[in-house]
Amino acid sequence: MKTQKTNARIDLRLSLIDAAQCFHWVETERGFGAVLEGNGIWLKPGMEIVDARLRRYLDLDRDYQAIAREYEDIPAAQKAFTACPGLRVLNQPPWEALFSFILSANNNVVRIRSLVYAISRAYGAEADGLYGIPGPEAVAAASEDALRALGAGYRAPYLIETARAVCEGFPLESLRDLPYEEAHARLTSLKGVGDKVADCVLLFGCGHAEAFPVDVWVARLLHNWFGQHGSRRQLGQWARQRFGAHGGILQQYLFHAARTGAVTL
DNA sequence: GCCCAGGAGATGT
DNA sequence: ACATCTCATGGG
Repeated sequence: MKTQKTNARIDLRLSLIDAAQCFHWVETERGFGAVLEGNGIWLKPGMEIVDARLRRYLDLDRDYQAIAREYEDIPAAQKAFTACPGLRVLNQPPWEALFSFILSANNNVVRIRSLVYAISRAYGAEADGLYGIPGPEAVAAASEDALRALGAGYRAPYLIETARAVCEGFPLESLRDLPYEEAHARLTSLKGVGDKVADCVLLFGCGHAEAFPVDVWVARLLHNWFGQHGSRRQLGQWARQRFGAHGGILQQYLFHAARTGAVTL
């Protein structure tokens, strides 16, 4: 059956937990859980996924083999695609990606995850034993001291100020319809959003597959595997030029392959 | 104690 | 446009 074959192509733990595209999914004996559009969702490996919105969230209807073929002349890319079967680049709500990656700045994955959980438990809506990421209204109404007390640190005022901008009409939902450069420029006008966070929001939350986030790992692998050097901004410009419309998807495979040591730096 | 973590803002040049 | 410093916080 067609759907079963398609479902076999996602690795839930890899895509929802280990890849660090999002920080709010949990894994328990019930499976992989998160709140999606107000509803608690529990997924188990191998289960048939027919809901159109969920299929889109999990990017199940994109042909990843075709994307791997676009980069068949790049040995490191082929190794990364081979090393990470079932890795999919999520299509998250833009606010959730923005919320998560503002908190990710100069932070580590374990702390980001516990921080997203703490703020969600305090300000988000509960559904089926899970806490959703609070909406911009709830975050805008929070106090800086309260978010600091939950561990947000110096990111607390950034998160609040950006939440207020979204409440006051920042066109978050229309970023996917803008050209990459313009959408990126809009995002970096927000507090707590630099080049890297903007690219994560565009890639994971706005359908901009050409966005190529450059963090410490990606800067390192661009140097070691592609002979590139320079500032993060220069590396990002080179990568977008070199890798094109699906560079961000390639980036996720390279990032995860480097971070796990599946492909040695 | 130091260094790092999926960086960004402010400042000075 | 580029370099440097500071910003919370927990873990190695």
